[in-house]
Formats: sequence, C-alpha cells, structure tokens
Amino acid sequence: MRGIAQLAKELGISTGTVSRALNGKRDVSDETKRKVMEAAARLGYAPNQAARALAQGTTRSIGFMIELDPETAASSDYFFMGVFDGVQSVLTRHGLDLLVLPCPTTQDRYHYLERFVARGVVDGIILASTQRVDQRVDLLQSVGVPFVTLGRSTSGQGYSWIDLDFEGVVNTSIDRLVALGHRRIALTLPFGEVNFGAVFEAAYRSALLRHGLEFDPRLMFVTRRSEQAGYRIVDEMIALEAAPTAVLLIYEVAAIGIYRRLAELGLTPGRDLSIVGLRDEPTVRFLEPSVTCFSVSLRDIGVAIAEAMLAQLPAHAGAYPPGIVQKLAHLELRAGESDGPARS
Amino acid sequence: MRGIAQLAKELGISTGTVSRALNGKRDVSDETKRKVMEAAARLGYAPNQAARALAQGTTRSIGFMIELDPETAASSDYFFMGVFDGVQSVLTRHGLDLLVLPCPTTQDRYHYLERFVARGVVDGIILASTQRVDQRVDLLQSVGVPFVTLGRSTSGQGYSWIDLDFEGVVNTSIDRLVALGHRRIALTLPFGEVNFGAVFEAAYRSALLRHGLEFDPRLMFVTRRSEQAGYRIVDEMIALEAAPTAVLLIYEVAAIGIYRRLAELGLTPGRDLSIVGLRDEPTVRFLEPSVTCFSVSLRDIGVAIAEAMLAQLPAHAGAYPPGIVQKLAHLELRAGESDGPARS
DNA sequence: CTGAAAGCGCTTACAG
DNA sequence: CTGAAAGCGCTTACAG
Repeated sequence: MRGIAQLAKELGISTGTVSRALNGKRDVSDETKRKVMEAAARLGYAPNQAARALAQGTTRSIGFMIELDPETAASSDYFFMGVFDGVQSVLTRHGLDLLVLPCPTTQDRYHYLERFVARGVVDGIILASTQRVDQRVDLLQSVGVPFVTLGRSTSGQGYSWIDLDFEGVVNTSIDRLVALGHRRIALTLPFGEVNFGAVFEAAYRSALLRHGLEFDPRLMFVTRRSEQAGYRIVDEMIALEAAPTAVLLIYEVAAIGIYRRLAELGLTPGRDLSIVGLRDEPTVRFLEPSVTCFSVSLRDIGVAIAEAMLAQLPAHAGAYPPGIVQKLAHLELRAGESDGPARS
Repeated sequence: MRGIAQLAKELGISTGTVSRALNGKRDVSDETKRKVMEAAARLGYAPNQAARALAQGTTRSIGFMIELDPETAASSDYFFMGVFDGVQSVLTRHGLDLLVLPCPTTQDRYHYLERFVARGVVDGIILASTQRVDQRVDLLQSVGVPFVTLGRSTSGQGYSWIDLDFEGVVNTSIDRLVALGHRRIALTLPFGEVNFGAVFEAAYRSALLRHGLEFDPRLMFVTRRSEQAGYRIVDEMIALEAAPTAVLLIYEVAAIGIYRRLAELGLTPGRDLSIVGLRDEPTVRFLEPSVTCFSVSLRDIGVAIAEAMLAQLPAHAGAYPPGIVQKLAHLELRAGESDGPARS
C-alpha cells in the first residue's frame, strides 16, 4: 500500500477524507485537516500527478513550447529565461506548473505539438516563434486547448497573443534616423517565416512612405540571429553603388559582427554607419560605442502571457477577466552612440 | 465514450487488443495491428498521458531542472539550448520526452525539485547549476530517482555526472600565459556556491604552484555572469599596487565589459591586459581583437547526459551499459588575439 | 463532517 | 490471437 491509501491508514481515516483535507475542500473538520496536513508534510507525501490528473481531468500544468533551432536559438536563451520567469511568477500563485517543451531541431514543430496535445500532457499551451502562417494555431483552436502565442500569426482568429510592438520600434527608429539626415536606411529581416519578419518589413515600408523615401529592396537583408550575419552584411552594404548610411537590426546581436567588420575596415559605428538595434541585450549594451536600441521587460511579457492563459482556464475564471487578450509590449528607446548624423 | 474505448468500439474489438496493438506487443495479428494503427492515425488518437502513466507506473519523460536566476541567466547564454538539443536527440530515439523544469527566482531549488519528485512527474531528473554542497543530490539518491547532474558536487556518492574539464582549461591557460611571460595572473570566480567555482579555484592554485608562482588572493574576483562584471573588475585590477597582466575568465561574457572599459582607458586587450575566456560563445568570438578561449560541443554534452540517464532506466537497460557515468568534456583551445606577451 | 464506492483512461496478467 | 477484468492512485458525487 502506498500513496494516499498509506497516509489514510496511518491516520485511521478514509482516503476520501484525506483527499478532501489535502485539497482544502470545505466540509472537513479543522482538526482532521490539521492532522492530515501535518502527516503529509512529515511523510513528504504529495499526490501522484498521473492519478490526480486522471481523476480530475486536469494536469495543472501549462506547456511553453520553444524551438531549438541551433541558429535561431543560439542566442535567445536570455530572452526566454526572462519570459519564463514572468510566466512562472503568475502561474505559481495559482498552483500551476510551467513545463517547457523544447522542440528538437530535427522534429517538425506541428507534430511535436500535436503529440503533446493529443496525450493531454498540459492544460494549456504557450507558443513561441509564431509563424506568419502557423498551423499550430489552427490545431489548438480546433482541439479547443487554451493557448496564448508569443507573437501574432495570420492563422486562426480571435485568439490571445502577446507581441512586441515592432511597428513602434520601426517608426521611432526611422523617424530618428531621418531626423539625423539619413535617406538610405537598410533593414535586416529574420530568416524563415516568423511573423514578426513580415510585421517589421511592413512597418518599414510604411515608415519610408510617410517620409517620402524610396523603398529599395536591395536594402533589405535576411539574416539569422547571429553575430556572423552582421559581419557579413557590412560588405554587402558597402558593395552597393548607393550604400546605406544606416541600418535597423531585427537581431541586435548582429551589431557585434558589424562592429568587428567596421573596425577591420577602419570605419566607425555611428559615424560611418549608423546602427539601431532592437532589444538592449546586455551583450550589445556594452559595445563601444554603445548601441542605440530599445528596452522592454521580458518579465512583464511573461506576466502578460500567463494572465492571458489564466483568463482561459475555467478553474481560474474570476481571477482574471475572461476573454481574448491581445497586447503589444512597448519598447522604450535607449539612445546610444551607434547612430549619428548622416555623412554625405 | 472517448479515448481508447472509442477507438476500440469503432473497430469492433476490445480495448485490451487496441492497447497491445498500439504498443507493438507480440501476440497481435499483423492484420489487427495494421487496422488499429491506421485508425489511430486517422482519428489522431494518442493515449492519454495520465492514464498511461498511472497504469504503467512510468511517465516516459525526463525532467531537466534549470534555474532562472535573473543575474546568471540574464546574459545571452545559449548554453542550455545547445545541451537540450543534445539530450533530445537521444531521448527521442527511445520514445522519451524532455520536460524542462525552470525553477523560478523566487523559489527554493530544493523544494521545487522535491515537489516534482514526490508527485512523480518524471522518470528521471537532470540537474544543472550543481552546487558544491547540493542537497538535491542527497534527495534524489535517497528517493531512488534516476538522475544525472551537469556538474559535480561534493554531496552524495557514486552518481552519474557530466562536467566540463575546468582543470584542463585552467592548466592550458596558465601554461600558455606563463609561457608568454605573465607572472601575475588574475582569475574570476562565479558568485555563489556552484561547484565549478571551487574546481576552478583549486585548479588555479595548483597550476600556480606548479609554475612556482605566488598565490595572491587579491587577484581573485568573484563575478556574476555579466558584461557589467567585466567592466567593473578592470578598475579593481588596475587599482592594485601590483596589477595583474592577465586574467582568466570563468564567464567569457565578462570580456565584453573588459573590452569596453579598456577602450575607455585607452588600453588594448592582448597588449595591456591579456584575457582568456572559457567558452567560445559567438558573442565573444566576434570581439575585436578576438578572445582566446575554448570550444566544446554543447550538443555532445547533452548526448552524454542523456546516455548516462538511459543507463539508469530499467526499461532501457541494454541500450547503454548500465552503471555510473562520470565524464569530463574536453575543451579545446582556440587561440585568439586577446592574450600576448607580458609587458613589464 | 466522514466513509464507501464509482470512475478517470489506460495496461496487463489471466483465461480461453 | 483476443476478450474480460482487475488495478494503477487519485477525486468526488452520494449517502448517512
């Protein structure tokens, strides 16, 4: 005999009563409750997760699916760790566990998710690296599993998402660079079909339009999230007959490669090429000269995700206003020294 | 009716037979097997995780506990993503899932783990950020849950671990720096009680001894994993009456802060201060001048961890020689330009 | 306030 | 090769 049965026997009461006491149900005497709690703590008893999940039909855990693409994920640890912490801070208060589900490089993201969903491993799913067209959204919606995406998608309709305000970043950056006299502003875009790539590009185009600047597809560079990518595009930019005088980076780490290549060429960031990065990752903040970029609280993003999740869980209705949450996280400009007046 | 019962009804056979077919047991006709598989695929059926875990007494998933310490994790450290991928590549082949368990900053690591273990959420545990004295090791050993630690500990005895060869790194670095004429070599150590801090320091002391160099506690700097930490220690080193001419970094990202501070002071890495970092993170590899550091395959470390895990799981005995695995991952020197001859 | 019992959705000896 | 049935460890109406 083990588990709750053993505990019950030890106390000389029924397993039902033990269960009710442990779960803080009403209709159990304080005395019994106290004794059960004490014994559970003493014996280190915790209800078996599988049995409880089976009986309750709920796992009390939320899955956060991330992707281990070696190139993309290679420097995104920091990003997710911060978000995880925010998610946890909320879930913990509600007795929910966070399980991070890392989709291996070799596996298809759709099937990876599908399996977890079909087996009922978690009560809700958080999706990252949301694609422009993301079948995972359709899957989750058709199955009816509560979910929140970090990043929008054109798939599905009326679901909860939290995203960075890429439009705001682009507008602020372009306005700033134009005010500094820049007319040819390059842009780096993410490799692959992540949705924020499309958002970034669209915002860029409309910002140029707003300033009456010509859109030149040769000024757009598709890059991986890597230092190497920044190193490479310097030469590509210089090779253009009309080279850009500024560049807006979707992945700020590229600045590291750009700085290095510029140094090799005897050029100076902020003078010979203006650079604006996305997030103020510590790595980039310490470059010399410091990179102009934007700050955002990863923890707050995590908190927002968790709240959007809770709003969908029946067991937690009331704690948060039920309904769909769609929220853009504002990014605040942190002016550095990597951008300056355009030189003709 | 749902789940396996529904599938069984659909096919007009018993749930037992469906289960046996799905699990590839012998004693099921190929014909039945085929039909069941087909129907399962068509209906998107996957056995409920909780029910299966309860019946089998095994969850078929392995937990990887990491810590969300904001200061430590806050650097763009892709260490874990690489390791996860290696672990996955092995586990997947054996039908095991990897669940990453992120311990929130606000929670005690011991109790966080204890709860997961008591509830039987996973069949095995991988531990990271192993402490010099780590009660989690004792816990896991007393409960008898299979586990592998990433990093050694003085707690427990005779358990499986995979660790970086810090001793090798220190020996190679000190030999190299001494050969370059350095006599006063500083060291950065990790904040807190992680075991590799003690290993790093011990190796440093014995390497100095081997070269007949004096050990000076003022040359040891406890740092967080951050760029900021590197920035700060430059001034501290310079302030010493006998300043070090070289520094060996436990956290390579510190090089970024060091570079910045040196630049501000008009000093040059590799000439005015020699710097050797630990791992060749991309961030650091692109600094100018490039940082001398060491390369190691994170994926291989993950593979080794997973294999050490499988060796402990009864269900997978045979695939890997059972027993305790204790392995040091070799780090290969990648000479850069951040260290050079000592200047008097 | 408490106990007895059914049921959650699987797996697995046990018969046949 | 297949079915009927017990059992995994919980939770929860239902009585009392």
